[in-house]
Amino acid sequence: MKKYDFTKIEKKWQKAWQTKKVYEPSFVKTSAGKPSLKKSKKPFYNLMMFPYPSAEGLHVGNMYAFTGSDIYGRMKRMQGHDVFEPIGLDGFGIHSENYALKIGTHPAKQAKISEKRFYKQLEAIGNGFAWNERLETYDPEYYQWTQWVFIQLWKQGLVYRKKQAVNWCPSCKTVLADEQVVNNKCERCSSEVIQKELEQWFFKITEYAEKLLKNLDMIDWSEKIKIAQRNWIGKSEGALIEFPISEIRSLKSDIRPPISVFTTRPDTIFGVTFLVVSPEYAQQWIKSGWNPSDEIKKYIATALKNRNNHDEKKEKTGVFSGFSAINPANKEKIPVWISDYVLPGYGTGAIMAVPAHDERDHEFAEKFHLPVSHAPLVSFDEGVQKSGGKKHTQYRLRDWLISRQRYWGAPIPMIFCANCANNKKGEQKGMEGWYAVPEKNLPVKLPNVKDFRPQGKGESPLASAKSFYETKCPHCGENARRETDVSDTFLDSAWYYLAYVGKKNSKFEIRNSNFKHLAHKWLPVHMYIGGAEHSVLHLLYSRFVAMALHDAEHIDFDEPFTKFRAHGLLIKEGAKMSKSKGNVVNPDEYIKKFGADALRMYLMFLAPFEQGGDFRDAGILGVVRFLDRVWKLYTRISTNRSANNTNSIREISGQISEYSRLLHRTIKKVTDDIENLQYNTAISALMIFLNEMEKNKEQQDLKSVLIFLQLLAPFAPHITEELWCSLGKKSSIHLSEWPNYDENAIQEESKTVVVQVNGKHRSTLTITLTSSQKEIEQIACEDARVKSVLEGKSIKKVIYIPFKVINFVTD
RNA sequence: GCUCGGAUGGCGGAAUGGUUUACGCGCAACACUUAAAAUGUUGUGACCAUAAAGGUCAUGUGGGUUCGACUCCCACUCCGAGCACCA
Repeated sequence: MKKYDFTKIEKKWQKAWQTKKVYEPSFVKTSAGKPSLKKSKKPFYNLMMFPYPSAEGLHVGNMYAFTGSDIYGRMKRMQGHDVFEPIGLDGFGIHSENYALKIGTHPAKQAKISEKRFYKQLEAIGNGFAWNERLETYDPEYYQWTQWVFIQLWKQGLVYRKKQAVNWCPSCKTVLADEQVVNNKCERCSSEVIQKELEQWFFKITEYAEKLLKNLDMIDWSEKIKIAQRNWIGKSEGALIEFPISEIRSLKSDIRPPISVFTTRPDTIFGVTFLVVSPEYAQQWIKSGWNPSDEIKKYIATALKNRNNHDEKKEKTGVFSGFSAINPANKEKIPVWISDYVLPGYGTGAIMAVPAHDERDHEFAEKFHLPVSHAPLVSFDEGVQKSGGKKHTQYRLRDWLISRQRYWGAPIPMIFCANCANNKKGEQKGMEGWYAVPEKNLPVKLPNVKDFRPQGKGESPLASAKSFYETKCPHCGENARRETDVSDTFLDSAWYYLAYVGKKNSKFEIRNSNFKHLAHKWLPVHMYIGGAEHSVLHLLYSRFVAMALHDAEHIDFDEPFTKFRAHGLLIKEGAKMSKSKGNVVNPDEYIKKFGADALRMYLMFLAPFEQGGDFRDAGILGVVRFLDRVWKLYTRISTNRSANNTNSIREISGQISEYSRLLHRTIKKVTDDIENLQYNTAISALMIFLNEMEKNKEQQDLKSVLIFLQLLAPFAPHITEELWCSLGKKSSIHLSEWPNYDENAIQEESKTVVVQVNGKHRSTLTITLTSSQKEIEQIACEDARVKSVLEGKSIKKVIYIPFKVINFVTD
């Protein structure tokens, strides 16, 4: 008997699949011609979130996600779809750069090393990747399109520069988007984030807030991701109300506009007893000439400094501004306070305080002995009307801060011309002197600078590369300066699914008619699988960019991913995997020891895919044994193959054996479970069938073995291919037709009916489908156990659920 | 604090109104072996009991709906994830 040498078999098939282009989407349809996306008849874009090539190599968590996605794609392929399953590397960004810094290599050099390693590992897991279309975000061929996307947004007026307090990571020495700040810590390095006043590039994602929210109802996504996005967008319906300032005091008249507040409760307008402005708001007054007392100045300074100390629950602090405002609804004079419990950047940065109806206002009022008014509520509309306010919808979502003061990213393709700025010229209003790099001049290549370390002065290392930033103005031809910041790495990944479709001969094209034709055919993505950690990062940004490109008529859809499923988190022996704990599972090790098929199956068998799983070394033996038994199956079937060959399953004649019934049930179970990503129970069904095959050796025939192999193929692609081939099949099992089940063959001839007395299980009966309730009642009453329990009792009621349960209720 | 998950044998989990514990791990006994490993077979929720049966109790806790609840409803406890002074 041949030995199950998984290492040899897996390598052999991985190579053969590539040579024979088994996983190129149109392979099935075009017998002679070159595979191409164009020729496919039933496109199915099966996408998995591409990994960033970390230094540690492929994480088992990546493999978990990819295997789950691949299984789905493999079934779809066998069901006759042209499945496109591309892979690439999200290699730009702080993570890769920090690692290069740590080991003292240049990121570009390190990228090449990681790339090689990652592709080798990705090949070893046995996925049906379309290798020809792979991409790396740091490839200039790729990032010129990242820059192109930036320019398209710029052309639509969705890009602007603004000086404001932004999140700054002192360790990474760069700004961060709100979405990258977790518990006030840098998402990457966990350093405490501080606020810094800097001029930065922003994308107007807020302009799409309503659409981003509304479309969620139409897309088929994991509910928890939708909820996370809804919360992040944070829509509130309310009103803007203006409170005139009554006393002038030291506030100059030109900076004495009414204080505008946003409230969701205009119905409480008569209960307002004071106003509160944020320290940032008060700071603006000072900048415009207000000269308050030292106490106030001191409070503002401290509050701004401590803005991010979110430790423990803070007691409210604040200071009286010294002047008052008028409640427009009842003309009452109310004091204006300054407190950091009011946030800048949401609403107007000022609030009307209603201590009777708001806990936070109440706490503040109590602390500073301010009055609490129990004035009656009015209706929402009346409140708006009486206060002279206007209805307003407020979103929590803020614009996407896109610039980064780092080296390893796509340079922002913008040029600043001082001459044009002086002459008030430019491409966009309010952005005088700024020009997008002409599209024909893309890419703006990232120069190979020696010192790529972050500077920490709010500038990218590129600001020291004269040869990079010196350029001519595209408008007037004078000396001009390139933007030296690079874009957030989330821009690289916000459009990559387009790039796979637009790749041809190592170049990308997402603009011409050929691309449009392909995009129309292949997009939006049919199935997208990835981690829930990207709920409000990658997944929200990608949607925004798609909407913007759609509105610019570059693509004909505005939601990039029709269906999205978040997989669960893979943990190790009850704990999160982390480098510091030293419990990170290295897939290479397990593949070497048990084979990729075994590891794939084990990962999927752990628990429901969308729930996540707990990796325990001991458990893998179960699937290892299973695969060994599958291998032995072949030996058995091949030795008496000719004898068995004629003995096919009796599907047509009336008699259906239990064995064949189970086969059909297994086909149904596995098909349904894969469709619902319930891989653990699909595998269990396959195990049950194998157990049965071994018990019924005389019934086991070639046909049922082949069907079994087909059902197993998505999970264990190598061993099934090897056996399929050994059993005389010429073409790949992965291109074979997914088995169908016969609905009639699933029906049982007899059913098990549970007999209960007063809801307690007493006996079971095997009943033929022709039996009537009366007959069943009679048989049940004659059952010895039931009889003894019913002895001396009178039956009050009988509940019969056809072919499921019969329940006798007694007094 | 708010939102969303979750709690079932020694362990991962299965079952979504009708036989709780599928499948797998682990464990035990047996077979094979000089022996061990591997493999195979059988058993395996707890308690009581037995010659054989059998009985009672168990799905985080307490209550409810129902002939019948792991499943539906209410309250609570614990664990995990996300958001967090968003007016």
